[in-house]
Amino acid sequence: MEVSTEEKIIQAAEKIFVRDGFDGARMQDIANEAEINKALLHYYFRSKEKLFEHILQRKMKDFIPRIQAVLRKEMSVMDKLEGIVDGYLRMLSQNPRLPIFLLYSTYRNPAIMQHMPHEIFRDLIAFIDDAIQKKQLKKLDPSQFLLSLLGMCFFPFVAWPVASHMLEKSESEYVAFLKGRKVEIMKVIRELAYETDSS
Amino acid sequence: MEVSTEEKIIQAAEKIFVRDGFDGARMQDIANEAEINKALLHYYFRSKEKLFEHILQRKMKDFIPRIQAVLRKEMSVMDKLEGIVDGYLRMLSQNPRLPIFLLYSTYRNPAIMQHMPHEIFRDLIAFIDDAIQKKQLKKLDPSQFLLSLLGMCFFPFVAWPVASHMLEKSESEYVAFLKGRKVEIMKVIRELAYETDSS
DNA sequence: AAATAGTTTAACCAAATGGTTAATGCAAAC
DNA sequence: GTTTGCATTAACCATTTGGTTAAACTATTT
Repeated sequence: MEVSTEEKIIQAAEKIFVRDGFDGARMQDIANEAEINKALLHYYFRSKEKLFEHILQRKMKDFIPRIQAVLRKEMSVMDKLEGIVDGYLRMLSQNPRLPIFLLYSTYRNPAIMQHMPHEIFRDLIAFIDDAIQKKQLKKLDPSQFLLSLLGMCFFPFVAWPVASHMLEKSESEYVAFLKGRKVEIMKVIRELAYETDSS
Repeated sequence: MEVSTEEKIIQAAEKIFVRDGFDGARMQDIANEAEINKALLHYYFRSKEKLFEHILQRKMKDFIPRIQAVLRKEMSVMDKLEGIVDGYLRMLSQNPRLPIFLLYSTYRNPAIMQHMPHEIFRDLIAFIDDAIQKKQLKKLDPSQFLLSLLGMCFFPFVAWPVASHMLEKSESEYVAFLKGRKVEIMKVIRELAYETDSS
């Protein structure tokens, strides 16, 4: 299982950039992590900016979507919503630091969003809109509802250090707390449906 | 209206640190912003770390609380919840970049949370718990509900550049969108109450 | 007015950092 | 086996950056 130098660089850069951010990351640290000479970083990716942008695009692209699959399945509205929530929570549990990294990076340099496809949310909003039209969800603004949904999923991860401290939970307690997150989010969402869809 | 040098430094440091983060901020930029010599920064605050910590503590402390006031007032549960949501949304509208700065800073250095009082959420959770006991709110985990509430308020601000882009809204459209946020959050929260408390 | 003590500045410094370069290694092509 | 061209490295460079220092300024005290 030989790994190409380029791949080693990408792996290392992902780790260091996500951990330290663009300003905090050191090219030497990335080189060390990849176990290569620093000059190689510039050989494969011209500059720190270029390398960062590459990593950011990559991370951003496989972060947002992956829900489309759930939408296409033959399921009730509530099951689809549960699928979306579950999908996000799983991804977040595996990459707890990723969302704050992505969000902060776009704050520091909003221009990078320009290169991102901006239709990703359309399906999601169309699905919500459709559910409302069919009176399966109460009358809400679809975009607003989507942000509420995402906020409930993402916020406990984005605010990890603050939230765990304020809730007076240890690291492991907070992890356990997050495990119960799906059920609690779904309790809220079920209240927004016309029929209670109990299993 | 003479402003002390120390105050000028604090003002400038707040602006630069919130804009650029700890790693991105330059001491020279802060000095320029304060219109003073760079050495003065070290005269008043020993190091960049010290100055940063001072700013961070300050910002953090007047960010989280301010809700206690609402809790003490003689109001219905729903009105209190609306007061909390309204309080946060107002603050966020005036300081849209502050939450991502605070959250990211704690991620980069979780140790800074140790110096924060960690009882702030207690009143909030006690209030929610009480409302549930009195059957005014549906049966939910109070901590989980609090994070959902905060997530709905904070997330659209924390995720500003991503969200506005994904929702295909211009800057001004997104600002307008955020103005409608309170109503939408309250629609969700009202569904979590036993009696509909229409005015 | 001279001494004192706090404040402010210009000039300076050492370390760190992104980036370059010239030489070397190395495998495939000839 | 030697040439060719990419991959890799050690050494180096210019700039930036947080931080220091010694001198100058300012106002109050004596």
